[in-house]
Amino acid sequence: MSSANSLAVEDLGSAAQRDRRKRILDATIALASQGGFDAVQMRAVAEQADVALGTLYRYFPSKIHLLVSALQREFERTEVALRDKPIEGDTTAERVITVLKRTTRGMQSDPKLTEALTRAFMFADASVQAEIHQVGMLLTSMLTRVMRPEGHDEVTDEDIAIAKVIGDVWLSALVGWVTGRNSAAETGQQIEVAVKLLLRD
Amino acid sequence: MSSANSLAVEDLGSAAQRDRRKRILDATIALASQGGFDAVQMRAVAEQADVALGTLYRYFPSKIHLLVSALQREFERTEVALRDKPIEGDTTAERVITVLKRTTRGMQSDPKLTEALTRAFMFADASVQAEIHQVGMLLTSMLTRVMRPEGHDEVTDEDIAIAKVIGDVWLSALVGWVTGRNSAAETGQQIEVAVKLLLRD
DNA sequence: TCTAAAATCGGAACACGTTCCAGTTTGCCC
DNA sequence: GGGCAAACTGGAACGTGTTCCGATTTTAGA
Repeated sequence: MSSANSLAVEDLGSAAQRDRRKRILDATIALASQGGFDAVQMRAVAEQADVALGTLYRYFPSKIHLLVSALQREFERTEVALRDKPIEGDTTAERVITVLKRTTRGMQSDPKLTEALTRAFMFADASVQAEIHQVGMLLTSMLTRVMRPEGHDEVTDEDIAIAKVIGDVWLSALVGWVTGRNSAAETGQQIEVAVKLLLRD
Repeated sequence: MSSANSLAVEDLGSAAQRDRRKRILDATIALASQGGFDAVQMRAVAEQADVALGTLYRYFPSKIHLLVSALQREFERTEVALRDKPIEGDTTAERVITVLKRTTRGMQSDPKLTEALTRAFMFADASVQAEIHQVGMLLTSMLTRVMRPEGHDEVTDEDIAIAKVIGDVWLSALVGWVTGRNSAAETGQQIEVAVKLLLRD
């Protein structure tokens, strides 16, 4: 444990290590953004991040871990950016749809990157459980916050259940779009229909 | 076109070709059932099906195509088996939950096979669109039939929308289970909650 | 039955994820 | 500053999906 704070959930190590980790994730995002999942080749990432292949594997034990970690970082950024934006819309359904569509549009503006990250997410097995869980929680909390803005009613179990279902649909829609089975418009439709069904009150 | 019926959607070719195709899919299922996605190795499939590697690729242009085609065959079997079983349950929600849980249980009884097929399904890109679409239609029609048993009301657009959302949740749940993030019980729960939310009338 | 085209075979070859290793550098403690 | 353990480097090596090719077999048509 190199940090003085032994309770920290994430121990990022020395400054040099943090820097390497950042360079690796930056290279990952850059390559993914440019060429998608297939372009994120471990040798290429290592070269672009200026580390040896073995070092890359020391930081991230597989390509999937690497991409899911990148996803996590991006998602945290998105969530923070969204956190202090006012949420327009009167009804719950309207607000949720607005936020989801905005987020989806953001992802669709960088299709290759989205493809790479989504694919990795879908392919991740139990060994990536921690990172995946993190992302799932982030999404659910993002949705419940939109559903029950500050000051309003308590977040109920049903709210959480609904948020999870919406998350599932969003994921399916995203996969459909990423794999070229649905258009962007269809993806938006799919989410909108689900939200309206789930939040009709 | 080797068939006299030029309108046939599927042209399966000569008897020898049908036989090879069947042997390949049988080998795929056997290997998947025994060792999951990773065990379905193209050389192993070719050997077990007693065809050359090049021939395997002539029939199925990639491992993903191969597995999705296997999924399609299995799913058709399941759907036919389900078709003439009486659907117990009074309310729509009950019937849907019963059927989905039964199907899910069936898949969970062969975890490795389910893992292999689900992974392939999630990873499939646009080049497998046809097969994927086929499977999606099968699932949706299965669900709407359960929702609106023969003789009852017409199947509405809303029914179809609901069926699609349920399908999305089912897929997400399945992926969660397959990748070891959810237990079998949680998977059942997840589906039940979604169905109850969507079919509360 | 004969022949040309298509299909199949056996196997080499290539790409990329992953592992491994010997040598070098870095960071830390005395 | 010296010594030691951990981290890093460069690169070889291996497994599996995929491609390719020359030789052989099967199929279909005249």
